[in-house]
Amino acid sequence: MPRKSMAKQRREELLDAFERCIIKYGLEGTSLEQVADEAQMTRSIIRHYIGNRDDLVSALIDRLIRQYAEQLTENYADIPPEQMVSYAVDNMFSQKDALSVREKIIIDVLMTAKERYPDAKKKLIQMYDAVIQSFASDLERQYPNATQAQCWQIAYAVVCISEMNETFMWLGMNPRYHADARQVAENLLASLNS
Amino acid sequence: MPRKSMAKQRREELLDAFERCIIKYGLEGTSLEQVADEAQMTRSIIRHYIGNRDDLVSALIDRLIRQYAEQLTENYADIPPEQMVSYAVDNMFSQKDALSVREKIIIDVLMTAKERYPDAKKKLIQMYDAVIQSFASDLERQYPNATQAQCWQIAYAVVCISEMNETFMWLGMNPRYHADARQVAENLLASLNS
DNA sequence: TCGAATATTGTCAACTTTGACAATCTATAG
DNA sequence: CTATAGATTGTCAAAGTTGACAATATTCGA
Repeated sequence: MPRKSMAKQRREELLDAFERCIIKYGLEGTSLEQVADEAQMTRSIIRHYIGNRDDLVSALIDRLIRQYAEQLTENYADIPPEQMVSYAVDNMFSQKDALSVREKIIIDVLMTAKERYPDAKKKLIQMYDAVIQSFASDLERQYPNATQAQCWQIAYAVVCISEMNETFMWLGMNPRYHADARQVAENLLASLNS
Repeated sequence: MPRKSMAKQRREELLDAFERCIIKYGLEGTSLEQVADEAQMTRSIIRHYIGNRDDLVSALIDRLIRQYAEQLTENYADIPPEQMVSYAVDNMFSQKDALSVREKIIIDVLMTAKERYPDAKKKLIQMYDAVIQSFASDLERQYPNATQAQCWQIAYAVVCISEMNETFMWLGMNPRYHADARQVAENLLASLNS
């Protein structure tokens, strides 16, 4: 007899709105009222479905980490092992859609906010460790001649290039750098053959 | 007959305090009162020596960009041309002092805040362009066999590795990655010889 | 000593943000 | 139709933040 729950959808919409607000006004610069406006709801809706300010930030962090983890595991599920590396590189250097870029920037925001959100700090470290480890394992599989140490080195470097490049592109730097970044990354991988 | 001006010193102290607050509370999460407390002054002092909130942020941005520019030009002045590359690499992968790290993180904060501070955005792009161009020129000089395009590619990639690595180290990721990053960067430079 | 420029402190009203709670509305199963 | 769980809206007081300005204190040179 109860009315059907809107909780899931409302929470998603609110977190989406929150992310857009963070880009516009900053993490601490965003008021609950602004989030509500952005989502075309009232502030009390936030209170009802999520809670107070801390709850909102926690929910955002959890969703963000979860999305990244899913992106890492689910998308890879159907890829044959020998194509994993090229698939990963494609993923790292594709021109991202607006939503993915926004997520990446929110990640950057959270990184610089590690003092205030030690929970986010821990989860971000875990996430990036997992990304690097996963990529390094792919490299080991694809380049049996290379040492494990070499694969980890290259994996870390390529992730650094990819992440910083994405931030630079978002900032508005010369787009020709994008091809440079990818080219160097692929050269680094090729160097594992010898 | 006037009293001697404290303006220069006060402004520096206030901006230092502002930077520390940004790390603790975030760019928009920092109140003028907190900055004043951190600097052990009163809020009216900020008003007197710098102005309102916007003035404070502008002053911070200007000083940050200026400091980076000076670090780039002045330090290089006494370096003989053939040592510029190794000096630059040392600089990029040295374990930074706390103050330099803080500046780098504030830069990250400003990057993610580009929508609110288009002025900062423009200056950051210029700054990074200058850094990459300068490094690429050093590479061209040191590696005459390499093409210009190769030098720019490598310069951009090494800057990406260095910047992202610094952020990762600050975040608290495994310190052993630091050596990996530097090693890959130096291998990339060495590849310009062939 | 005195005057002038500057430092420093204090106070005020307007505005914003937040948390809490009350009250009303509405869809759905029985 | 009706009861009920949940959706949605509204209102308040408390606390925090800011901009503006008044007022006082201090130093330096003449």
